[in-house]
Amino acid sequence: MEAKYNSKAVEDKWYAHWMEKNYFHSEPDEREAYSIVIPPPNVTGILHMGHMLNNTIQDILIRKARLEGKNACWVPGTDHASIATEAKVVRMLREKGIKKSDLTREEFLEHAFAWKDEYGGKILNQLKKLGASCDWERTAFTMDETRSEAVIQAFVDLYNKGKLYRGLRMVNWDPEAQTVLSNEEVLHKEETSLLYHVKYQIEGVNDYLTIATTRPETIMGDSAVAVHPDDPRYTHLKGKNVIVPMVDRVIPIIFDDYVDIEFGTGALKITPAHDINDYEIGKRHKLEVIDVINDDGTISDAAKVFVGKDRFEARILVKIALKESGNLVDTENYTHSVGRSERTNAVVEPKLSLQWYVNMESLAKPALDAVVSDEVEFFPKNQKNLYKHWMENIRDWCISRQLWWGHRIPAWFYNEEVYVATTAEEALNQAKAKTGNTDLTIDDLKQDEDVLDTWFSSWLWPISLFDGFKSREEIDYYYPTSVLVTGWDIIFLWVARMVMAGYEWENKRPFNDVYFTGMVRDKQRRKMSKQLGNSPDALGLIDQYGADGVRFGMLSSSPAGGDLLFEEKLCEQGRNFSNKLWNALRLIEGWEIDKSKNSNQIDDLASKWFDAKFSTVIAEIDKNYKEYRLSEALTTLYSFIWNDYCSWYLEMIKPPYGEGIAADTKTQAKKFYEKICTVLHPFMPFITEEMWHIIKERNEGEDCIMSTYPQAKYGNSEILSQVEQAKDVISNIRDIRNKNGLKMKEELSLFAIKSTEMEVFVNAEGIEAMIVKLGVLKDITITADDKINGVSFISRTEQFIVGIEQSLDIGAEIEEKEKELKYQIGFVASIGKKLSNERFVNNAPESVVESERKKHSDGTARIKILTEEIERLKGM
RNA sequence: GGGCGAUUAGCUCAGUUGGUUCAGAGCACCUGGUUUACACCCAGGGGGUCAGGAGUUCGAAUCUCUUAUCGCCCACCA
Repeated sequence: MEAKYNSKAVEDKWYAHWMEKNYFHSEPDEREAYSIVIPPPNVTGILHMGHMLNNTIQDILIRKARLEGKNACWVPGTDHASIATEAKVVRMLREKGIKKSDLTREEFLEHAFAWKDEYGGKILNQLKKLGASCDWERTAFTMDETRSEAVIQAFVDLYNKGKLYRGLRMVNWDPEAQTVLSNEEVLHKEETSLLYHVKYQIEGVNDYLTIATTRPETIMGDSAVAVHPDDPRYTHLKGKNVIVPMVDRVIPIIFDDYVDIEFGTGALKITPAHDINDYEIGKRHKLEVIDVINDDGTISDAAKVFVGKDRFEARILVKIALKESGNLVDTENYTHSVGRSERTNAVVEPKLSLQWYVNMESLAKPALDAVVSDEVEFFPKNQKNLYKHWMENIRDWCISRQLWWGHRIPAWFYNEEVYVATTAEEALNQAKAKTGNTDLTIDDLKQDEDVLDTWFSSWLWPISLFDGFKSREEIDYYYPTSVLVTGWDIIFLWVARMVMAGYEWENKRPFNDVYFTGMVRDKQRRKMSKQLGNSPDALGLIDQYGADGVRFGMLSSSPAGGDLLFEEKLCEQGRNFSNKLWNALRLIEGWEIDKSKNSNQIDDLASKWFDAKFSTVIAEIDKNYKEYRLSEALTTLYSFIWNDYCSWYLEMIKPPYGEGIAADTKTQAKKFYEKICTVLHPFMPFITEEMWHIIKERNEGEDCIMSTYPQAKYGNSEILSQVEQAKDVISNIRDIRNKNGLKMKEELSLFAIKSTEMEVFVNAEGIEAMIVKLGVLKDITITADDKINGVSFISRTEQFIVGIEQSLDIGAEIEEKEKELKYQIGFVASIGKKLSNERFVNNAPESVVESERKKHSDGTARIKILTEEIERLKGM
């Protein structure tokens, strides 16, 4: 075996082996199902740290379930990511000199599919490097046939139930992608821009009314100027008009209590086409809607001036024009919230538009109840509030998008009538029935040009992956899925909607639990991004530290819901751990068996102790799993393996230099290690598989990935307690050596001060030998003689003295013991006070009182020992 | 503007229904150690008025109130 573990040499080998054995594939059977659906990454995406974290967690859970003998099924797939992918394709085409507007829908889609075929799904292959044990035979795509059918079915079903409608409303328009966006796709951020004070001449009077606006380029679309009805400054303007600068249009002054008297001059320009509030006011006052901005963000013909200029260029041009005409009073810096498109970062334009909406209110009710009652349980819990708040204030979901890459809306128009159906033929039949015209052909119908919001396919994911709209077999077995692992940032976009879809179509929750991961950030808490260059190359990390090392790094510091501040150092720790594991294996494997030997007292004691300890650790890890405290489970395991197994157990049973080991002892050590491999496997699948194969005396065809996860059982608490004290004694001896500059190899004598407890402890099977071995002692003498030249220490309530040759610094020793004594006296006094307090004794649980009594008597015993020890030292 | 959450060692975080006069890890730091698995290591060590204040309680990092700082979400203020 190599001295250093080489991850590169083994990882690909085992992944291929698992694939070959088809371990990841699952079909319904009589076992309990454990299913997870992957949050589908963008089809053109590449693996980044967020994916690594998220998918490592899913893999851990699925592997654990598999080891427990469940039917584990993790379904992978990708999302067509309508707007994001279309934007990428458009950019790619532009670089080739092709404009989207020059292409037909069919031509564009051809390009898009070609792009998808070339770049799509790369990310899934990258997940394999990470060790993801997905059922690749089930790999799905949100636009594949089954998923597309589900989308159409869902749309038609909602329409037939009256939960879907077309409406003319103010929407969020992305002028760059030239599509409408849902509220959830608009990100609001504080930005500083200018607030322009512009004066409008009052018609027929040589006087002006000054308004404040952040959007002077919409002045051409003004339909009125509004003031508050109770504003004394403007009561005289009732019935008057003002003249819009630049275009000289006459518009009324209206009175509406929406206006805030305090703000600016108390006068507000009303542009119903470009502001949601202005639109509402416009409706109340029956104002004209003048749309001065085109879909691409340029100024429209209706504006009459600056036609064709981009809206931001126009803003500057308007400013200049207003300045020249003397209408610009002044400008000031102004910080306000600006909405930008999540995907293109373009400033969103409010726009009046006819779109398809899902009526959410009826869908929200069961979905809200499910989470409030923990039928769908959130980890961590605090995300419930966020969810609840959103659900209680839910608004209708705009689902149509003016894009080509996506599911085309199954709605056909004929004579102003809309026919919603799963196929054009059905729509035609509907149209024939409705109009009575049996001569209609498909060509007479015109299908809606728009596609559906990406999330309209995503919200069906847990259902559509198991073909819930067509076949019952799989969905009845795998649904509800066991857990969803995703980031909290898409709780509304995705999680909430999946819950709604689950109840709408399956009448059941889509998943039992939701584990929200945090965001992966860098050490300065910045989001990982390409621009900042702070996003490590995921595959490079795997190459450098091994997939196991990286998985360790991702997990060792990522509590559910909390952000993960990623540093490479974490992966380094993972790699070091791999190395530690590897070397422990080398040690065991390297032991020569000495046939003349049987396991000795220490070996037997060590085995019993370690077995007991293992049980408590498994129980603890199980508990951590149940609460999705994976990071803690891993930390527990790490420290158990490193400290208890390597530093203590192996040292206990290690044969003296040059000697062989008893066959039983070696076998036992290997059995423990084999079990460790299984328990650690979900976290570090590759190295555990490799080591398991080296150490396990196995039947042909067995693998760690399919081994049996151990059950927690009760450990022998007496042995546990004895060995823990022995460890304490050994640590004390080492400490004294260290402080007194004694060599580690030098054998010392240990004196144990005679008492009944001491005799029981030291004479317990194997204890003395163990202390002698690990403490590197000549011997242990139980004695009543207290005139020994040495340094004393107390373990629990027993006193020991480490005999040393050189003379002691008695003054320093006394000082230390006195300090310790003072502390113990205070300690005992404080507990004594507590115990003499009736309210404590009466109110505190019996177990607490009992443990306080024990502490009190132990403390008293230590005081006695210390007092005598100080006397003894003084007498030396 | 409304809501939620955080504040514990130099750094990142645990601390699970309130129960020690040792508040735990990892990293970092300090001391000593290497022919006998591992320097990607071993044996030890220092370091914290649990953000400040007040309260409830026999007992508070943990519960309540308050102040401060930070973070996040939601919302149509020009």
